[in-house]
Formats: sequence, C-alpha cells, structure tokens
Amino acid sequence: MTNNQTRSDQGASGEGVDPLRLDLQLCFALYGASNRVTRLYRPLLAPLGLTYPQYLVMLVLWERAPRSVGDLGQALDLDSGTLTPLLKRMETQGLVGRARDPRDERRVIVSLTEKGAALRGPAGAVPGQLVCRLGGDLGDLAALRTALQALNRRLDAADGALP
Amino acid sequence: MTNNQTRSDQGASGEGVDPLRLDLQLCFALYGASNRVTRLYRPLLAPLGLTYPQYLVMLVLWERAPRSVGDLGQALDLDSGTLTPLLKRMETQGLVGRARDPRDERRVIVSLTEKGAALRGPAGAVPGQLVCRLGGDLGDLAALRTALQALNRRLDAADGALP
DNA sequence: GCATTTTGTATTGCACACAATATAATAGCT
DNA sequence: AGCTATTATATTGTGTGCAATACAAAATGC
Repeated sequence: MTNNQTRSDQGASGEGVDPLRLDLQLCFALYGASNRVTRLYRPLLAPLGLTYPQYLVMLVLWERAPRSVGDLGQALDLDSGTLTPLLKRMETQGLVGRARDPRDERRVIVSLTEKGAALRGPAGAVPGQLVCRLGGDLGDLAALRTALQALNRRLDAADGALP
Repeated sequence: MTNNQTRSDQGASGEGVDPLRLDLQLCFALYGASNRVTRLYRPLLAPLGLTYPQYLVMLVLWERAPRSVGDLGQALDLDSGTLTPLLKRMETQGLVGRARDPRDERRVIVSLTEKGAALRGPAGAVPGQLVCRLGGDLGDLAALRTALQALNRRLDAADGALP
C-alpha cells in the first residue's frame, strides 16, 4: 500500500483519463487482489487439506460430478498442464477418483469420492468466515463481482481476436 | 467462458444476496481475471523478454530506482522467496543490478542497468496495445480499479486481524 | 480398409508464490 | 565489551500456471 501515487492521480471519472497510469494501477490492483485473496483463504482451507485452486476444483465438482478433465478446465479456465498434477495430488489425498471413460478412452473422468463429497459440509462454513473477516458492505462485493465478470467477457473477446 | 451460471444468479443489487454464492462467483471472477490478464500480456511482453511479474517489477523500478528488495516487496506485496529468484533472472538478462548496501550489509539494493532503463521506451507502448485490444469504455476500467483498491484495503485489514 | 487429421490428456520445462527455515548483520541492553 | 533481539535477505520445499510437446484414440477422407 501507499505507493504508486506519483504525480497527480487523476480521478476515477471525467475525460482526462491517462490510459497508461490507469493500466498500471489496474494491473497492480488486480494482481494484488488475487494474491491477497489466496493468502486470506490459505489458513481457512488448511484444516480441510485444500489449497485455494484445489478448493475451486471442489466447488466445481460439488456443483456437478463426475466430469471430464477438459470440462473442468473449461469451467475453471485452466489447461491440462495445470489440472493434471493438481488432480493427482487430490487423488492421492482420496478426495477424487480419476478413470478413463470407457466410451471414449481419450477422456479422463474425475469423480468425487465419499471423502471428497463429505468435505462439502465443513467447507460450507468457509465463505461465511471469509465474508465475516472482510466485513463491510455485501453490495460492494456484488458490484465488484459484476464488474469483474464484465471484464472477463472483454478479456475473452480480446484473447481470440488478433493472434 | 460461459460457465458458473447455474441456478438463477440473483442480481447485482437488492437485499436477497446469498453470501455463499456471491463468494463463489467473486472467487471465480477474480481468479479468472488475474489469470486472463497475465495471459493477455504474455504475447505483448515476450518481445521485450519480460514475464508479467517481471514487467510489474520494472514498472516499480521505472518510477523510482534504486530500491532495496524489501522496498520492492512492499510495493508489489510479494515476499523475498518470490522476489529473489525473479530478480536473479532479471540480473542474468542484464536488466537490473543487485549489490549489498555498503551502509547496511543486510540490504540488497536493486538498480536499473542502462539496458533496463532503455526498455522503458518500448514498454510504454504495451498498455496502449492492451487497452486497444480490450476496447470498450475506459470509465468502466477506472471504476473497476477503484473497486479493487477498496477491496485490497479491506483484505489488508482482514489479514492482520485474527491470526 | 487404411492413411490423415482432429481431439483429449499427459508430460516436460520454466516461472512464479509462499511457508518455513537459515544466515548474517545491525541495534539495544547491561 | 558482550549478549540478546531484531531486521533483511537468501534458501528450500511444495504447489500452481502455462507453452510446447508427445501420445493415443476417434473421426474423416480416399
């Protein structure tokens, strides 16, 4: 905190917005927010034996399982190079099962074990704890979510464009 | 894209906000946005020989250099375990210099080499390219920046609280 | 029926991110 | 001075994140 406020820091609205400084501040804010959230979740997830990305995988699986690796990757916006070792660690912990789809031997189907499904209960308390720690207004967070989802749509559109 | 819209997705405002689903959606949105931004920068920074975190380090150094490792870590919200190998790679590339502070031998001072300082010119075009790719309204981005900065202040406050 | 292309995962290599620990140097206290 | 506590960085180990590549199974073309 308390840095990159050199020069005058033109306001959030109006027409005199400098794209370069805005980009710089947005990069820092987004990058920092993501790291901070991961850090804040860490102590809450450690008792469950989960890292933050593993927690996100479980959230997706709790919504619907079993699913293929590719399906998971699409939901989480991660590729197989990231998911494969992550899922193997979760398999070692007995949270998920991995097996080839007999109907298409190229696919690997990820399923919830009983232990993995049972973890949903204790994990249900985590978001509450976090929101409690954060305090403040929930409306702010809802607005932020909406803004980030809009950004993500723009980022997806920008990704497949010129390359 | 086009996922996590299960069930009805209660709106951005109003009072019937479910903290659990909000948390879930916010996590996905923030995590995904951070990854997407890194991906989008990658091809723009590759010609400069920089990764995204290295680019952030250079942004900080272009604002003010030389600085100590701890100073950099505070500005970027990263610890030495992350910065040390990152800075060593940048030193190998000839972008920065690392030297002990003669006035306090515990400190390592990171300075810009001529090559590192010269990179500021070409790098100046990067934010413009990105904003161009993103398109749309700049006001949105300014509002998002402000919202993220507010979130970061809350996250910082929540971090040092109960542990 | 066989060769080619496409599709879905896995593997490998490199670069973060951080907790835990180690190391070394300054600062404080008596 | 001598001892202890604090401070600043480095090291180590684990876990992502992604590009590039490899590989195997299915779909397609002839």
